[in-house]
Amino acid sequence: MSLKNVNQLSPIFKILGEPNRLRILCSLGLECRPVSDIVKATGMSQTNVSFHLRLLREAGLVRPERRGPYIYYCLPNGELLKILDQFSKWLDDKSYKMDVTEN
Amino acid sequence: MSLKNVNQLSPIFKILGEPNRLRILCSLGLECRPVSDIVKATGMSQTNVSFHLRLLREAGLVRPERRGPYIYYCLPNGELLKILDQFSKWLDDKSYKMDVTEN
DNA sequence: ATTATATATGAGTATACACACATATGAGCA
DNA sequence: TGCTCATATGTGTGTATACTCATATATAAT
Repeated sequence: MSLKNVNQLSPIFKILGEPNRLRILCSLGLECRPVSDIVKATGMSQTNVSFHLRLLREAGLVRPERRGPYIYYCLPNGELLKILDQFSKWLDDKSYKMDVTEN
Repeated sequence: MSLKNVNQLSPIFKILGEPNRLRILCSLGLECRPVSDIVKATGMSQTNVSFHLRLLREAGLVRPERRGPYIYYCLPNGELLKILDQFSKWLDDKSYKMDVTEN
């Protein structure tokens, strides 16, 4: 873990650190969905979804694709979901261990 | 990836999204180090290091351990570093692919 | 061309957050 | 006890950021 990695990773983590953005990613899963679907799925305002989609897009975490009047968004590949899942498992495991020890 | 995971993951990502915090974690690596070492290694002010250490501590990403006048900080285990490394590799791979395609 | 629908963008605002400065706590030693 | 060193905490401040409202753009249909 060098400085290069820090500069590479921290902007991505900053993006993922916003709950609504993470929810958007989760609502996509492996499918491509139009913005209106995301709005419905998350209950966020259309404006706010668009706002966060832009950041996700600029970070390369999501890819837009025009289909007629709709713009479908998708994850570039399934790897991110796998990594998130692994992270989540690590957290479960960690908190389990933390209960046993102290802090 | 459910809502539970989002609520669990996003605070952690928020913590990791701050470059200085990530640098602190990297400067620790697998070793335990006193705060003064971290200050030297990162070039940050003592106050600022303490500020970020508190957040890392409260998030369970770092564990304090008093040794005489010093307080040593360590990662709870090596897993986090592995995951960060994997994340970093994924990013390298992704940006490589993105150059080949478009966006 | 006009209208409707889908999405994006700009401006304004309130809140969160990183940081610095000053000071407090707590351990070890004279 | 008093002093020094290591670390933590409280307060203030500037800046970033999430959100809303109003409006712009782009596509499709009549």
